[in-house]
Amino acid sequence: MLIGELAEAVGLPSQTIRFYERKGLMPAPARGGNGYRSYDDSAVTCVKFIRTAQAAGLTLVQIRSIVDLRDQGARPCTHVTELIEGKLVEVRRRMGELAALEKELEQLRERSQRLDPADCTDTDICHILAARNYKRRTPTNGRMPAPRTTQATDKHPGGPEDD
Amino acid sequence: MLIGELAEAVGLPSQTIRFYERKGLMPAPARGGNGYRSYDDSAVTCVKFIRTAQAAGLTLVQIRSIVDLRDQGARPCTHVTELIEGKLVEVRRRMGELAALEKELEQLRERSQRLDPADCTDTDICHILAARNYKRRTPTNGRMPAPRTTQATDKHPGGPEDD
DNA sequence: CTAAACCCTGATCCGCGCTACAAGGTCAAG
DNA sequence: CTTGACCTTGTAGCGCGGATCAGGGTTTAG
Repeated sequence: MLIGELAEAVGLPSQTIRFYERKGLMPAPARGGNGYRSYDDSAVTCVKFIRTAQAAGLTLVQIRSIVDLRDQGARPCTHVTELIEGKLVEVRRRMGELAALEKELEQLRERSQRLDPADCTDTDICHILAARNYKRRTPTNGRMPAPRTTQATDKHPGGPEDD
Repeated sequence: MLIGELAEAVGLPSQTIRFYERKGLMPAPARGGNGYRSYDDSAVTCVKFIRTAQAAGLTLVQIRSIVDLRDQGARPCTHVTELIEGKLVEVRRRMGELAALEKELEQLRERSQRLDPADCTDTDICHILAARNYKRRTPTNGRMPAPRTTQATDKHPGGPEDD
């Protein structure tokens, strides 16, 4: 089976198969006399495994950790279960963040209906989003300001932020 | 007001201010005789606006579209409202995706409790994630893979490009 | 013989929002 | 004068999952 045939069998571009191979997600396949990759049926299973794991929200690095365990002869079940549970926690956290953002957007939408565009001054840029109650908060991105050697920034004017 | 003072006033690193300027989010400030940036109070408002808009989930490109309208002398209210409503739709869509992923993860977790690790064969990589009901679907990543219905060809016969 | 459709490797690019580094100029304190 | 904190510019890197290109080789059909 050539790479294009495998690609067609799983519905992905050939280059993605090569990409997975480079990333260590797929074993290096046999090669024909012309240097072409030659796959057997297990390659289809392998790609499908990768896509299923991706559909479960796992990153390629995490998926690689699974296949690496397999390659070492271990049964990755315990590790997979941990990954799944961790992902579940992550998904729920994100849903919470998005729910909060949804509320804020609903308030902004309501506010935009309440406010008169004629009152929107240049100094505000736009009064719908005007920063009257400015809170320094990450936009659902979960990003730390990072400990800097130069202190320059360690005063925040808003409230105390707790993530 | 020097850039470090502005940075401290809004609780961001100076570099971020310069970054916003490069991205066209902030107007180029006046310069002192030594070439130092010199800000007035409106710069504080401007940065706070940016952060508020970010907190509403807007991207920097979208925020720039707002300030560009302002620079052209227009009132961006209508555009802002559209952005907010679009973001609301997006957030809800993502929440739906995450809810579906949550269900799937719960099923996988349950399945992992049901299955005996001893049955996990090499051919499956791991039977918890074994791709029996393989569906080609984006891993709820919020990333649209571009409507490529072309299957698996390396070269694809140039489609219509926009942008 | 030529063109098209495959295949190969390696490198570079994308969006996102910064962050960090390099290599210098400026300014106030000691 | 020296030190150190500030300022300037430009450039490169991060993580993610590929996409795209450059520059070739191989195979098949006409």
